[in-house]
Amino acid sequence: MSEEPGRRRTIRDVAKAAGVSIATASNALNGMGRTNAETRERVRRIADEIGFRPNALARSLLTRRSHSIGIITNDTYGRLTLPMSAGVSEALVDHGVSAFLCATNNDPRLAQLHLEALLDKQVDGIIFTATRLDLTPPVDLTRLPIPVVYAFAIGPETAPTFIPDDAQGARLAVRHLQERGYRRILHITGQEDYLAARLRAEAYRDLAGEQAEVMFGAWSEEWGHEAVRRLISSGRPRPEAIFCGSDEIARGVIDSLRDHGLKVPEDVAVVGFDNWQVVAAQTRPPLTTVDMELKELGRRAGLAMLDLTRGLPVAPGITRLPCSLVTRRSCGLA
Amino acid sequence: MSEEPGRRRTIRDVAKAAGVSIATASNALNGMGRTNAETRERVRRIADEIGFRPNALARSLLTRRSHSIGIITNDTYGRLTLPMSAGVSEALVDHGVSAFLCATNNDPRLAQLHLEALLDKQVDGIIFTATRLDLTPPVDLTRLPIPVVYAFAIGPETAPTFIPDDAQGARLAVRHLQERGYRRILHITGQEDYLAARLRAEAYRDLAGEQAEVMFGAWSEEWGHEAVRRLISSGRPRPEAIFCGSDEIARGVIDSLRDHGLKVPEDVAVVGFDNWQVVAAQTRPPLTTVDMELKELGRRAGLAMLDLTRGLPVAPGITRLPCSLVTRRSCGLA
DNA sequence: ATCGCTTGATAAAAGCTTTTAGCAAAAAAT
DNA sequence: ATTTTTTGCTAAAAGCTTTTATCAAGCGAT
Repeated sequence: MSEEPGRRRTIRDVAKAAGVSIATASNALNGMGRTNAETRERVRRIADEIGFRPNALARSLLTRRSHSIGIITNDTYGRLTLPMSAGVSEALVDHGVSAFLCATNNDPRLAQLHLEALLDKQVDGIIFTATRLDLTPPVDLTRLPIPVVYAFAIGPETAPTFIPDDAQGARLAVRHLQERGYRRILHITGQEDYLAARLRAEAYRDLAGEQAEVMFGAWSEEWGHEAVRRLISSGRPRPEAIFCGSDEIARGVIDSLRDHGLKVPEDVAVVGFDNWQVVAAQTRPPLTTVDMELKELGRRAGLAMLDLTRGLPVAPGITRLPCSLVTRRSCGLA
Repeated sequence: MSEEPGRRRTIRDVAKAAGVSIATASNALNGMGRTNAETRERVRRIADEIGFRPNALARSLLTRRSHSIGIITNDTYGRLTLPMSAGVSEALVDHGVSAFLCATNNDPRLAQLHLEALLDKQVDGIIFTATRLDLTPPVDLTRLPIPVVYAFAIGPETAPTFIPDDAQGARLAVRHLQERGYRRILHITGQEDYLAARLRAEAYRDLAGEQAEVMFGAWSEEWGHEAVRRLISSGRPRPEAIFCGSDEIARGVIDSLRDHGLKVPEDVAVVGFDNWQVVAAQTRPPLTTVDMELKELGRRAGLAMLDLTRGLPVAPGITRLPCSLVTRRSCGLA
């Protein structure tokens, strides 16, 4: 009864088993053309029985849509990329679209290699993702015959770009502190040449008023220690709260405050940025922090890509997606 | 001169421009059949000039090799998966093979969806990856018509499986401590129902002798604190060194030791496991720890997959890849 | 002059699907 | 009873490449 069990069933097999032509089989399965309801059912039942699944390669060759896209990232570490990729996949998988993940490590040769492989495979589009907003792709993506979407990276003005709303996130943090009565708020953050650092600092300055003070440094725990050390030794009046540019910095700050005999949040409240679980949940006390909603960001980028590949219009330029605040105990929540 | 600039050049275009048949063009480009050296050069030059790149879909349809594989992971967080994926890609990209990344979040429905999409796209193989060794895939991978390789997850005996050599890694850590003169060594690790925890503990017991003592708990910083607290309050003689089952635990241990007025490494030396940069480099003092070489592990899995898709023999069963020790200051290195 | 061999090239098939154009029969309209 | 429309189905083309089988021409050997 069964022939070579290794071979995948093709539409020919379905057609033969149903006693119809290939065209009819195809029509019946796809609901196209004019097909007798009875025939349609029979074909579908048989296709199901013999386990027929259409060969996506053959289909793509004809329809010019491969139902696959490429994600190019400079990240090999994963903290940002994987949640975003998961979001992208989530948006796409229900439409049968899969994503190639290309980790370039920011190496132009590698990036070029990946890009060529993607184009050869006729991907429907490319999503570029980075570990910092103001990073240019290691390979030119502006002259491609397919749409390009930027996620957590700023592309050319004509390309749809999705980034977290850093300013809004910063305001969320500062307002939260202010609403709880903290007045003199300090901002300790990372390198000033990072766009995200500048955006957050600016938003902070707008709300913190006269006493605003920003300490730029590194994106590390160590900088958190160092900043607190400087603060204490400066002899200036102690701030009531500190808004940190990352959870790592916040962790350094909290640890250092404790070392100096200051209690969080009783003496100084602290807010972080990233909601990086392993860090935020393990500080003592656990850290109130801003979540950039990376998975949702990836999902939005995925949906935009979906529209683009269908020829639907997608707004070009930057879309800033709202951050959320995750409250834990470092600002005095019960 | 140029026709519709949007269209990708096909081999027809090459053939026409070179004044030869499609078959000759193909032969010339692939170095097959009998071709005049002169013709071959001309065809190649022209193909280069008009920017011809073969359509991988069409080629795959015929050759039955799609030059793409799927990576199925349960991780949406990335710490383990992304380094491994990067390793896989690295092994494959030079051979024109790309990898679909499917984050299943351990959800069977999602996994099934991803798997079907992969099979429809005729991937040449699948690599299954998990966040813990003893995790079974959320979807049956044993009856697939394509090879399956397991990386950081234990598959059926017939499948090539690559995992870190946890026992060897643990021995590396314990020996390092012993060589530096530390005798009474304690082991604080994660949940006992994790295979990795048991393997490491067993290797530790073999070397630590009479005084071996294992404290199983959670894979968290908090457990590190708790364990030290118990240790101190038990009033037993203090160990000279502590070998921790993860960097997070080590971090908790180090912080807690400091809180109790004990200096690392002067009073107690500490070794971690994972070499998770953000944690290990930021402990005070920086942490000596075992690196599982995840990228290399991914690379090996990728190479195995490459061989399998070429029909070359690949040893089935478990291959344990060596861990390395990264020495920092928590064991008294200058 | 005929035969056999080598060389260089080509037509056509195959891989699997979707879609267009068209055909025959049944149904409806004149 | 004849013409038109509708219905249900099919042959064939198209998408792009690789490969098999074939062909024509050139050349040395008989």
